[in-house]
Amino acid sequence: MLGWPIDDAELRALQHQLAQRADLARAQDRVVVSGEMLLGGCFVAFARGEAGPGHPGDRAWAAAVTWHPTERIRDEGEALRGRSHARGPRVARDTAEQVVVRDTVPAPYRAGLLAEREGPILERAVGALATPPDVLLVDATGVDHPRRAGLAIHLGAVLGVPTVGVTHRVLRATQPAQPARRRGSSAPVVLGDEVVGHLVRTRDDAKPVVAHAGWRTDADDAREVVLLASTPASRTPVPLGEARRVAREARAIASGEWG
DNA sequence: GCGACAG
DNA sequence: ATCTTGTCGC
Repeated sequence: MLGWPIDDAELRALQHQLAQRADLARAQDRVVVSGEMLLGGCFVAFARGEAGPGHPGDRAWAAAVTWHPTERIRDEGEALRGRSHARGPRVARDTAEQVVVRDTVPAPYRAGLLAEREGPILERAVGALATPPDVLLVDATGVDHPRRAGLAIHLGAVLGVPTVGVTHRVLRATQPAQPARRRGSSAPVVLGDEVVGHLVRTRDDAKPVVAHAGWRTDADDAREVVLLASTPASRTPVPLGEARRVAREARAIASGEWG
């Protein structure tokens, strides 16, 4: 019953169920946010030239990375870097692990149905990690969705991994107020009568990002995780930015733009 | 009827 | 998401 329906009606029905399960999981198994946790990020890069909503069969590269906000991984990290990615995408110094998968996607993009396009390949990418993250950042909404179950919630439920959604703008929520100009400031994102996320200033004077409640996380957790995952130098949460870079480098290598 | 609409 | 030149700022 969990999975990635190709049929619109089936996905919509599943999303209604996921919304209920997510409420329960949020009430009973909320993640404990701390600076010690392993953070993950994932991203899908599509073949160049496939602009617009795309089509079934589009080629895509999905990357997943894990990253630790505080400790600098030394021995194991160095060994992992030197071993497995000699000619693949570059591995950033503080990255714990990174993987890439390549596949075609089954559907075009449509607002509210992003799971059809990106769900399966993202599950594969994150599933390829030897050690799953304590919290996974996803480029998608969570409760801010027509059926209160955006891809961040869906992916977390399928993987059994807590998630937080990160987007550039809201989907169905009321347009939030502008947070103060300093890193750490935020403004609530409201859908109906509930707070489903926060607009978060991750860098002084930079455009804020939207942090969405996801699987086993609420709006406040999302805000905290996004601040943990970003630095004064990176507006975009590091695991997401790294996953994006890795996926795009893999695409460049496969396309012969590398050498 | 018209506009909005994650990636 | 991807397509793309120039341009503003530290």
